[in-house]
Amino acid sequence: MRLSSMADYAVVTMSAAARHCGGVRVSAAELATETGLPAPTVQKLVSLLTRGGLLRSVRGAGGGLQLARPAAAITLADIVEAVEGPIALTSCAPHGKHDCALEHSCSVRPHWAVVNEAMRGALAGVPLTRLAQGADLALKNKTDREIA
Amino acid sequence: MRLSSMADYAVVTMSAAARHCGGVRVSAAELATETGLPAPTVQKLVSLLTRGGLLRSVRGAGGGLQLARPAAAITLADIVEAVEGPIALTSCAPHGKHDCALEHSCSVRPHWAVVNEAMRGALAGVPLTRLAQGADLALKNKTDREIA
DNA sequence: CCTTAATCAGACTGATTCGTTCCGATTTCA
DNA sequence: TGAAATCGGAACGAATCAGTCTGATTAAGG
Repeated sequence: MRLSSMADYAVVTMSAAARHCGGVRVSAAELATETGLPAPTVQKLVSLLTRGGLLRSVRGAGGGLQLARPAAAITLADIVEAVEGPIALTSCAPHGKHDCALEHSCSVRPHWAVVNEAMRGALAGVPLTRLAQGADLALKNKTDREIA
Repeated sequence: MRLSSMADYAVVTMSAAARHCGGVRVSAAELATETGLPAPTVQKLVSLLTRGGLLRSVRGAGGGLQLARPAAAITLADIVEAVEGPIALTSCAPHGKHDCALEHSCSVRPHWAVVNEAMRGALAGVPLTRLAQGADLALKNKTDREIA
């Protein structure tokens, strides 16, 4: 019931990338210094996010990253799905895994789909623009003095 | 973003216990045979559920378990909270953990509270009565196997 | 056209948490 | 009083996750 640290960091990274909407290309190292996260971790995150279709990567010297879509079209659900796979509370829902010992007589399985949809809706209701807005407020008030 | 197996099994166990609403006392071993789960696992589950205040345990020979409250007053949120602790996607939300490297300049933290509340609402909207009802339907019809 | 340099992408290692199992303390019935 | 059956907590093993490293790819510069 608690998402992984990688997903949490991914949200922070995407929020930092959204701030560079004007700058066409942003390097992963730059995002690492801004967010304060370890550089290798950010590299792995941008790899997953690019593979998920949220970021567009430009390789080579002077390359970098940019949002594949407008920030308003990216939601929390997209980020979480890109890092942790499909949003499903149980592993039996997606394609009928037979790992469950209850097999066919599972009584609660029909209800998981409803809960999953409600949960995805809650995440999809928060666009990246709102998170970036919060970032601006935080940076405006606190004035980043501790990046270390 | 996917709850633990223990929480999943706890829901199944509670659903099975709700079916014995007429029977005052149900043993953990009986629940294990009904659900098909390992007996020690069910023992640990009932321990957690009793500690969480959802089940009332009666020790001694001929003892057993029974619901501490009516099935209508127990929701998915209660079960998940009893097994996995408070429902929070991030560990920083509840009481300001300082483990996060971002510390106080975290931009997305203010928004997690809203998402957490929405998620808890989605879980709280499913009472145990509906799950027990689904159990009856599943045993009676067993038609809908493919929901995805 | 070649070299250089900077970038992303995938594979490996270590650690933490989760799931499972076992044994002891407690309580009631015969 | 004896004994059986129950819950409760503690220990072991396995799996997943977080973090790190090295290699392949690409664009710019000489």
